[in-house]
Amino acid sequence: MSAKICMNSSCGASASTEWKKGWVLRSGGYADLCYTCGSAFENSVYCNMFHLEESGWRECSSCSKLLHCGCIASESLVELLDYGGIGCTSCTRSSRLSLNNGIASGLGSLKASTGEPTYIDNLEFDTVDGGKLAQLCRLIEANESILLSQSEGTDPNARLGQLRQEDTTHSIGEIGTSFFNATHPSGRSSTFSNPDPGSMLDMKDMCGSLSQPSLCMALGAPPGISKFAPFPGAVVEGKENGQSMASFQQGQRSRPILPKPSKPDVAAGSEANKTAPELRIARPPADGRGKSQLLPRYWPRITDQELQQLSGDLNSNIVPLFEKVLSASDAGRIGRLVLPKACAEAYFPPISQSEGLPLRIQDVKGREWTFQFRFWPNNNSRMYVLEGVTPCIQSMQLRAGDTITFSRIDPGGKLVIGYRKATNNITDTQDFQTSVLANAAAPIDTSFSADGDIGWNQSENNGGKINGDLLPQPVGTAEKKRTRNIGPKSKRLLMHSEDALELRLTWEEAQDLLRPSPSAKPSIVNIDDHEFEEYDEPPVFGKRTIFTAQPSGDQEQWAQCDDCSKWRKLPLDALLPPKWTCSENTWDSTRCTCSAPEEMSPKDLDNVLRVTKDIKKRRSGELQKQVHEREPSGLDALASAAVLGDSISDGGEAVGATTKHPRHRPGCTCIVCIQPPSGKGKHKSTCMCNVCMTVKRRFKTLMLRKKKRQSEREAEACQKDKNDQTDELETNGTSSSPGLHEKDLQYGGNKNQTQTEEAETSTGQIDLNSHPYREDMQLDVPILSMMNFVDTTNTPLDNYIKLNGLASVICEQKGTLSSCLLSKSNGESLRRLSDEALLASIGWDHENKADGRCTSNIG
DNA sequence: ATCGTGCATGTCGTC
DNA sequence: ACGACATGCACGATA
Repeated sequence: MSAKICMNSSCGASASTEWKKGWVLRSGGYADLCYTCGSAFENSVYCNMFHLEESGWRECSSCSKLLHCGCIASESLVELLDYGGIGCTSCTRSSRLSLNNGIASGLGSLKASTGEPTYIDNLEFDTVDGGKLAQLCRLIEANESILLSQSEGTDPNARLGQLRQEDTTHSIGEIGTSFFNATHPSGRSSTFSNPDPGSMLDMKDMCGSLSQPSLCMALGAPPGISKFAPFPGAVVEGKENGQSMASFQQGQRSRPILPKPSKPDVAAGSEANKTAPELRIARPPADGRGKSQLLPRYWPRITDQELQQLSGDLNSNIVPLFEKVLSASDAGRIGRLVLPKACAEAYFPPISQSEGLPLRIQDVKGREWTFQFRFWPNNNSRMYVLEGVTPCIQSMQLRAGDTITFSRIDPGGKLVIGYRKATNNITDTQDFQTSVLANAAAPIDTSFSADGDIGWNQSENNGGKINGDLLPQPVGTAEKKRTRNIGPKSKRLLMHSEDALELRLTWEEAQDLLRPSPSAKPSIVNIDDHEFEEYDEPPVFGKRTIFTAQPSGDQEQWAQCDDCSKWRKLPLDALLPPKWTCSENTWDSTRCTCSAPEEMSPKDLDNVLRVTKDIKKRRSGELQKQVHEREPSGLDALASAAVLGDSISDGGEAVGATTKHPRHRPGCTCIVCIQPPSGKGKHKSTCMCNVCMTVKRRFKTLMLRKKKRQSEREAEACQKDKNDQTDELETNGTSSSPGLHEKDLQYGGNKNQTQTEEAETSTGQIDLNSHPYREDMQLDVPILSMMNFVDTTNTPLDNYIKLNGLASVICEQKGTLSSCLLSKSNGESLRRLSDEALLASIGWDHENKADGRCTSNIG
């Protein structure tokens, strides 16, 4: 035996490795085509699943019938088996039925359904030991947990329901091996004739297929037989041998799809069964011939109500197949809708050529759209697309985030294409409209032409149209909020500003939940005599609580137990971990268990929650307002906002912020230039993140400190001035003499400072190149006074330096001196303090502030 | 220059 | 690690 290699040299796929994905049967008959590229294989020799006869016919390894794909009259129709093989429909069906019946009845009464011995019968009672069977049961239960719940009550032997679902995933390989070992000796079905070691995975798939028919029956059952139960299963099981089974004769795919329900889906389904029939639940899709499992995110989420309405009004059966949330690409101009691979292979006609098949759509208005269903080779796989969908999507006014749904009506195998507009609330009744997707003009394989699965008789009577009256009009819903129920892979979808705002609020709320990491020990940093806590480790999220105010004015804090959802009162200063339960309520021993009643009455609780919601709404409104206002961006905006706030608080005029930093040079490493903390753009002035809040807080503190110091010095200067005047009057009485008196210098410095800060406040200008601590140095070091003196007396500086032995001081302060001279010459303030640089140095360069260095522009 | 087509690639979810 | 898929991009066709 030799492996078949794809003749397409650029593909080179091996039949042996590609087999499990399923080869494509050429529509005309017999040849195997490369799954990846659709080219013919070079040799037709090797197959580990069945014999390929020289004539091109295949022989069922179970019953030895000659098989082909069913496109022409045949001895027996062929089915592509879900675990990667081929068999005639009769024997594969019987084996599937046996399995299915056994499973659906909890493996307790296997003979009842078929009336004849089955492999499962043998397997269960003769071959397989209890342990293996239990494992099999667990495995199957993963897909059948809900279905089986109904049989649990009536069948005391039903073991599946007693098994925990979390046990279902382990030992799959073992189960598969055991299962095949057990079944293969019987040699009675091609389904189990494969000793291929790779069948372990196949076994898992098979279990999915085993469970599927029950679902199909449920969906296809006539109205009134609980066909709308999310996971009906056993209730309609009895029909499998009758009419419904007949429906599988042609339409049934060998690889029905039933993915493992994701947790939310399962939960939703369970919940729907109990209390919320209108809940939008994910329905395991109808039968299909997928090569892999259909992910729950593609499960149709039509509500019972909608389905009932549709089916009831139309007196038809609708088989929801799958749905997809439109991506930006899907809804874009290109007009290509990327189809989930599994869905395309399960429910759309098989295509072997990349060109694919044309599909015609008829919408509710009677218009017909033509899609091209095709694929591209992609990473040794395929990527399925529907081309030419733009007109259809536009006519339905769909946008990224909306959901497009595919269903099928029977008989006739017509496809139904519908959509839902994305809305705010996932539980809202969403717009739902369905149009009929007529079968393709091109010949469709048995999955579509099948008359068997489920009937939708009235649709045929209606000529494939749906009565528009029963469906809400989607027009005008474009303005609705979107993206709330966007699927898990929606991160690239367009986001509207409202949604961004919502996220923003969420982010702000998240700030409230931030707590220091439990293991983190803060280091105390002293800035301007103020202590700040610095953490090396990032903060963690705590549990969200709400605060209420009593009429007496007392505040209370409430938190909800993660287990029982009851609200418990907490001390005001309590900080809870992200997960918190009643048992951790150390403050109230009477309510430290979930069984303890809630302290708040339901009415009060409702009021409190409503008020909380209102507050959030108001915050949302306010923020939205701010969003509409022109905002400076970046940390400069933040700093400007801080300055602005300062100015406002001083009664000064608000100064518009600049988004540029004209004083920055290329290569500047100041915080403004190098730091977008989020990595994605600069923070806005309204940003409430920890970083910005810290910066703002520190800035405010420093500004207050600065003002306080300033007023103190002014007062001191005034006092000294008075004293000087008094002294001078007492001595010579010549107060105007420009001598070298130190007090004069000091006075001059302070005066300059005052002018500087006035200018600062009035203009909002900030010198980003200034040393944040320069202010203090300028205030305290005589050099500034000296400069004032130099300016005042016109005495050569060098002379003065030599005279006073201040060379060393000059060296150290040379930069400042130059700056002073320059500023003086411009008639501007000497010491225009850079508020931003100040922020930067104190807020962002903690490691440097101790020694007074600044990463900004000093140096 | 624009558009359409086909493929490549990066991201992300799942196994 | 692998596969699915969203999207970017090159290239040819067409206006």
